[in-house]
Amino acid sequence: MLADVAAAAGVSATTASYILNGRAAQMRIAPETDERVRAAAARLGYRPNRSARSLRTRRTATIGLVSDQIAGEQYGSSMLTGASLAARELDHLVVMGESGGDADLERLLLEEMRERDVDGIVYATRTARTIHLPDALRGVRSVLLNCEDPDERYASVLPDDEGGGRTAAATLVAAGVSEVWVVGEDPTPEATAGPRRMAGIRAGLAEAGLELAGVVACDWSVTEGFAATTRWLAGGGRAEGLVCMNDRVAMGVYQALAEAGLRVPDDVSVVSFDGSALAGWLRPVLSSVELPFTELGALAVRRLLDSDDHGGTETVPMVVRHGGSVRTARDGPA
Amino acid sequence: MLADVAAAAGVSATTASYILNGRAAQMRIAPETDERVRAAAARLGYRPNRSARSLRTRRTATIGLVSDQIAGEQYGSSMLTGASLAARELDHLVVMGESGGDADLERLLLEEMRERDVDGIVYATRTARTIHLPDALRGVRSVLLNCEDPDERYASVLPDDEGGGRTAAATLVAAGVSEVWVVGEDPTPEATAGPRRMAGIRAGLAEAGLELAGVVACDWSVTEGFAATTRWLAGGGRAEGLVCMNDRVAMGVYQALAEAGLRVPDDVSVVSFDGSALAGWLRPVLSSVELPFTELGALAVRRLLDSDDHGGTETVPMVVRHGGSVRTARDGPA
DNA sequence: CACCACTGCTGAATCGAATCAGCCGCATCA
DNA sequence: TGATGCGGCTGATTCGATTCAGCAGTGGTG
Repeated sequence: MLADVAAAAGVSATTASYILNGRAAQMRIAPETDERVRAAAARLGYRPNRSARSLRTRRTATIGLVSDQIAGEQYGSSMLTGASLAARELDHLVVMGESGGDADLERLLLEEMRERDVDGIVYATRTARTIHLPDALRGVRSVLLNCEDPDERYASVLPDDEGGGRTAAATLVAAGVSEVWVVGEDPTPEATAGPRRMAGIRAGLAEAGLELAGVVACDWSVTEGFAATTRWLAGGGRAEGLVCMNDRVAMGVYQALAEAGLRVPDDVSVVSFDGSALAGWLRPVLSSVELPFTELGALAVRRLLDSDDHGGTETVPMVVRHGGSVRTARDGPA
Repeated sequence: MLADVAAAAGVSATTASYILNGRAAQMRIAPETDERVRAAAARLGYRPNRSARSLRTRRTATIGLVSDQIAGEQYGSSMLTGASLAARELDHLVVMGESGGDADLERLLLEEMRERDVDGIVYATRTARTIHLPDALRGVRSVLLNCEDPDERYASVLPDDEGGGRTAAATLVAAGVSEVWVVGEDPTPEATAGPRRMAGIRAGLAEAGLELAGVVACDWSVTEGFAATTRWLAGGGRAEGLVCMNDRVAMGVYQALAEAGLRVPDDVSVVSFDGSALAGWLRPVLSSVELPFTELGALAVRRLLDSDDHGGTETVPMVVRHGGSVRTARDGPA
């Protein structure tokens, strides 16, 4: 208790409080007294009671993070790691809640967090998409993570999917690939990653004077990627380079190509999005444009706790992690 | 504020408090008054201030979860989902912290949680193993998740790796496989999963009058699984059935078998541990003994909040998820 | 009629910090 | 010499709940 420290140092609790909160100078405390109090605090292992402090200050040094299901997700959960570490650096802790997409549970979680007077809430979604801001979030300082509300001017943190698309295209172009197909179509209407990546891919190709040769539509899963690619190949489909909408699709594509006797990268160059661990497990290692999940989570928290931040969408660049799935330029057709 | 509710209902804050805390009967409050107060609370949308409550009661309806890196982990992060949902069911919230294996950061996180008066702490590790209980955990109600301290009688929740080993063996035995090799050796001395699975496998085989034919040693990764299996095959290694220590090893094994022209399950039956999403992505789908991560997380929280729980290790069964990687019995050699 | 038990409720203290307003003593200045 | 200012500190209040101890009023009892 603060009172114990004060007693041990022979001062009032008021003085001890000022000193331990770094307001000694402002309060004209004698350096000698300052030191005496700090020494007492250290000796007694003083740790302020956060509940008491929060009751007065209305601040808890705790932030909330609510998501549909980023914890259970394969590797989007690194957003949690990033958020947790960034929070720690700014002397905060994270209370998390996962709604599983249940709107009632979500509201409940948000309310529980408000009751606990969290200093802010990060509202995250597993897949990048547009959302309708939950009412329970109104009036609370918050940052949207991996999602945005087009109707509101909320602070929002997203991966730069369009830039990622350009990078993917540029990676193939640099290898001398001139005929590029995309595998994977956006599965859900509100998801933003697909359209943005597509736009980036087209733009990247256009810069090289190329056009997208075609699209193999499928959901973003291994099985769908495999099935769609198999059908496409069976129908005579061929391409020098494939851009897969994520690593799982790419895995399905690998399987389909292998069954058709086509080799990566000799016959087909493959680039993908995600940069997940899976990319590193494939043979050859998949070149993939990485979703910077850890950084996204960290940035969301930093913006949340930065009182100078006044909203708007901020994107984090997506960088390609090179594997061996894209032929090197000199392997190209002469 | 409680005072507002009390005023609106024309009673004292004391009375309102008793009623809203369900102690009306005990305090002999008139049913009519009870109703009036509840109505007022509902009308005003009363939400108690948790900090104020915690200051008095020393309870926060919040638990801590500290881990080395379960959030960033591929699918161990479902422990978080399980913990979060179980906590919610028991009217608690979870504050999480990830130390990344840094002992100083871990201590800091544990102390921050104590300062916040959490009602208990779940201490989790990414991989099942024995640990030395952190000092900062002493004196705090806690449950170890996916780890245990052999020197202490702490409450601990673990997957039943030995049972899982038996199940893996039984799965192959049931398919008529009689020559079984294991791929993957325990990478680290303190990890418990490996030895326990091995013991289970041997026991399961013994029940069928069989012995383990051999072990292909390697770290638990795709690349190591591939490399070791490739070397083994090149050296003339053959087996009817392989038990892989996890799904990543199995993926490497698949790759090695494919390159050697061996087919799963026609030439080799494969069983694995983890039951991760990866198992479902492989072709054929990998039969894998599932690590019940969600249930482990939930159980840890339930035990933490169950004041009748007095410690000891509790294991959760591992169930096999059947894919197509084990030949069916009638395919067996006549 | 005094005493008691019981019903139904409330006043005041408490949890541990933060913080406003102000006090005391000494030096300075007119 | 008295007013003023400043350095250095503290008393008392506050945050919003929980909870102990106890107080009116009523009806029953001997």
